[in-house]
Amino acid sequence: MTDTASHRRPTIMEVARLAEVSHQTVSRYFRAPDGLKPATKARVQAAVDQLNYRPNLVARSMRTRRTGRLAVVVPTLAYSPARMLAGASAAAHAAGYALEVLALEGGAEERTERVAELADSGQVDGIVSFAPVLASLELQASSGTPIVASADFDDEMRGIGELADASALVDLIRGLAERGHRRFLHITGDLQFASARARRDTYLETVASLGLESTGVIEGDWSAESGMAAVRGLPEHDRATAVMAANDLVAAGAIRAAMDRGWRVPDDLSVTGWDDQQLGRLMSPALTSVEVDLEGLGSRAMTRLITALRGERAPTEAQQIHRVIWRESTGPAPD
Amino acid sequence: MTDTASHRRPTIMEVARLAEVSHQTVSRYFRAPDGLKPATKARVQAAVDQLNYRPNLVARSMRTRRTGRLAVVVPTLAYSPARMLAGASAAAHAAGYALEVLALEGGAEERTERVAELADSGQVDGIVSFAPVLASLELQASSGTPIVASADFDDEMRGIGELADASALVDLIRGLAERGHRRFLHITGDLQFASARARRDTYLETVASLGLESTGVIEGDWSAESGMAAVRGLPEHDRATAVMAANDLVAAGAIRAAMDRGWRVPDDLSVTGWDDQQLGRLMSPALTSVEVDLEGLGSRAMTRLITALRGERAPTEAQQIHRVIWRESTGPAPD
DNA sequence: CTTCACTTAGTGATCGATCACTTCGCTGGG
DNA sequence: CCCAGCGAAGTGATCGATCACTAAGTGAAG
Repeated sequence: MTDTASHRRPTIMEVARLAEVSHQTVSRYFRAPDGLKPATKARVQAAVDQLNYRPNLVARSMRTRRTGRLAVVVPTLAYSPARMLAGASAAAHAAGYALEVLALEGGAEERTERVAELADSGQVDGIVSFAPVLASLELQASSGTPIVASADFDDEMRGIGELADASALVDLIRGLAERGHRRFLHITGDLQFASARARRDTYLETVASLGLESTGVIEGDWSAESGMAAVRGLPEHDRATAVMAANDLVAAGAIRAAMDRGWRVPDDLSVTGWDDQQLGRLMSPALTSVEVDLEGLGSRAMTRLITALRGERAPTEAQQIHRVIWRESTGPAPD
Repeated sequence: MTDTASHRRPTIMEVARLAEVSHQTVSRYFRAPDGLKPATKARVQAAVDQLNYRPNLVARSMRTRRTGRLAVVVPTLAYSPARMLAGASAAAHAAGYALEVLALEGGAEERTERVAELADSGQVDGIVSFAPVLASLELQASSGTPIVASADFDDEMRGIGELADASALVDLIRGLAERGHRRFLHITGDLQFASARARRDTYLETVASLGLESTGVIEGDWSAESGMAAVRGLPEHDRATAVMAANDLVAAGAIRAAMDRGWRVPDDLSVTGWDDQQLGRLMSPALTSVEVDLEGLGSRAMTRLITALRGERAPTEAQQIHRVIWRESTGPAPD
């Protein structure tokens, strides 16, 4: 608290004056300290400590045209899976970047516009978008700022792209068929979402290709209520023996409604979810679900950006991000 | 794509040259367009459009010493409740700021150091920290950057401060007492967490002050397993009739274990959780829990920062952020 | 003793905007 | 007819760092 006089932060010039060196020497002290004579270094060191000087990163960015910061864009923080950000954050950190998370509300056009602004603002070196942006933007180096649009999410943070890969549904159906099930029912998520559509389509294709029977596809909206409504509307007899719900919440609603009707799960009806939420495994019956590797997803998107920044071209190897976890809500088909 | 020659972004000078005005006029065009003659404005407009010019925000920040960006610091993204960030984001957005979310790993000292760096870097105008930083830092205007440390979380993103307010536990116990319960049990969270300690302490005080009986406090770790273990270890007779778990996961584990022992919930045993997770209300029995207003928490912290930035002094009115939601896992005490 | 290479430190330009101040051009009153 | 008054636009300095060059010092080789 010796610097009562100046309220402002010290600059490189003031440090230089105090250390009796040139400002360039102070700059060198921070960027390549090994090039200084020990005696000079010590003088600068002392001055820096005395003034509690820290370089102004904005000024540095301006000169170097680099910021050391990356941005992640997510549609809205209300839905954003923290686990995915965690993966992205770790990858960025490992590469020496600070990570900025930006939540952009609004639709694809609006978001694209704001991502473009961010890219052109010079405030970040690169951007990963987990929200879809219009394709024209990606790789468009108008500003030179690389943008990796990991089109894994549509507007409401539901999966498209990698996340919309519904192939785990094939495993689910196959597994149920092995347990004797022949008649299936699918309760969808909100069909505005690519992932909901992908699951529905995969469901229909798989049931058909395995020679099984679909007793129907009921449109839901990701909510527990939609799952309950779907099961309440089922006929008492000649119904499906296995219900594939679009996510855990829908599945939980379906189970609840089934129990309300006096049906036992899984004895009378098998139910599957999707997302593998923590509480799902503790329900009675514990929920059979699909685990999603969100960390891996975030990490890979960030790695793609970083390799792009380095001018390398990354091999885009597909990876398994879904895994079926069988629990108590599925069992052998009733006779 | 007319500017094939220059790879770099256009500057204000190039726009000025094209529009045949001075660079200052272009600057005015962006900062106070009303002060320009319509004819001049149109010329600048045309030049800006043609070059697809956008101001370099780094350069602007450097001159104005303002960035229009705020930072939120969270301990690690793995735990961070998105809902709280959503509240903070909305408040910042409403005040015209862009929000940056920074996940800082490491303990309090390390984090304090990095927050200080961020504050001094000039890259943000203010910081809200949901991670505890050493108290010396808050309000310390070494760099003039206001820092609001919302000490609502300890290192692992569990509540302290506002969030650690465990008074909802009083409501829970009172409600159970009204339903005839006299003998209670508490399964704690990991006691390294301030919120876990607060709930334990509140539990003990309340039980005592209401003249009820605590049959014990079992140390857990927020996990379902710890809830299961606690209930497995209970005696068959003369046990508590109500179990207060530190969170929903522990409660779910406790219920599961109770059912394994043939105890009915809530007929033989009432169980309460905390957090009001989505799936909790769908379990059988649906979980009685405590809803936490994370959006409000985030929003208020951000509002505090913004009023600080404006040089005002905000009244710090306490607000209710917890609310008990009674569901099926609690009922009248058995005879 | 000179030369040369090499290390270390200094000088001034530069990044791209805004700010403070000056100048220009028009209008209307005395 | 002149000049004060005012709005619009221009000029040059500035923010705080780094970069490109230049200059000076050092030590070994010829």
